[in-house]
Amino acid sequence: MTALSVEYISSSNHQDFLDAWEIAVIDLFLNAANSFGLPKSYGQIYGLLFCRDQSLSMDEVMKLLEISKGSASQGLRSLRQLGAISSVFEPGDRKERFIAEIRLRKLVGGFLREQADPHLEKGTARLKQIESLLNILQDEESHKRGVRRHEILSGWHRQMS
Amino acid sequence: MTALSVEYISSSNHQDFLDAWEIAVIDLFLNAANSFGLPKSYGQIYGLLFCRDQSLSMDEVMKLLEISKGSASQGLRSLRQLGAISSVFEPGDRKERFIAEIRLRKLVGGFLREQADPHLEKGTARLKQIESLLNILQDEESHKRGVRRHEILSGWHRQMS
DNA sequence: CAGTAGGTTCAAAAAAACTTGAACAAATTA
DNA sequence: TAATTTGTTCAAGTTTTTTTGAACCTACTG
Repeated sequence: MTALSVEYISSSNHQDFLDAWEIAVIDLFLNAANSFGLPKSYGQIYGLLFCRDQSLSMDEVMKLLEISKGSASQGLRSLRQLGAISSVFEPGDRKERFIAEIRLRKLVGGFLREQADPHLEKGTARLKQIESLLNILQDEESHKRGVRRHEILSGWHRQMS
Repeated sequence: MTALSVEYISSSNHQDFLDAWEIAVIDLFLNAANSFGLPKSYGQIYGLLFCRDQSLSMDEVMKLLEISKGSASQGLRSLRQLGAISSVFEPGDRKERFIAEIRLRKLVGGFLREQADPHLEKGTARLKQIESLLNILQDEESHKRGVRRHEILSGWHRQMS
């Protein structure tokens, strides 16, 4: 099988090195990921797929970015879960291959769904907790103050949903 | 001076301990800060000020939250820079005192101004860099691909501004 | 069925981020 | 001017997050 696959790989139009501009793009996404609170490797992986027309396998991602199997596996899985990349199976190939989602709306949407939504839900729970703590409270002044704050937070919570 | 100041502090209506509901609110902001990519101590400080009607000094913040001088100093400075808190000087008092900005619009606006804006500017620079790398490039195919990607990124950049 | 390719997991190592506290200013005050 | 108050800075310590790589699955393939 080796001979065939080598021929297949070498005959495919995947570039097995990074152009200078690709390195710059990857670095751009690395920094972006960072400031969105995502691991840098996620940014690199997305950036690489963003650059390519062809889908890439986990193996190719590992080699091109010089990252470990673990990082590649976890990064690809999480990015797919965020909707930032999707996977395809070329017929007759057991490998899973990946491509970047390029539509900004989908990217942002997926990110918000995964990150903001859970926070809003936890927020609801927190507000209830604060409410119950207020009911226990004896001190009149503090209680009034707490109720005002609770109202403000509830207002914010509404506006964000 | 000591006697006077002790009397002043004890006669002021600052609570020198945290109510249970305040602890819950502070924790809420701690988590929020965390998921906005800000240090947890910033969240705690903002949360504390958010709870209080009275302005607080750095000293009071340190003691109530049991954080170090360094954290308090840096946290208060950064939060003010973000527009999340503002400082007041009570007449006849050398200490700087702080209060929380409660208007959601101002909070979000300040955050975006400080966080997103710099990224957009860096983005402009990055795009130029990528462009220049593309001009150097010889390979025709890769060049075309790079130009397409540059266009996509430019489009995104425009949409975000 | 043994061997191999493709992928996942997770404990330990490495890197990054945050906090602390002591040293240092600046500005009052005695 | 010496002592004190208020606040900043930053190197070192601590904690948290991320990455690595070896062990481990699972599904093919010969």
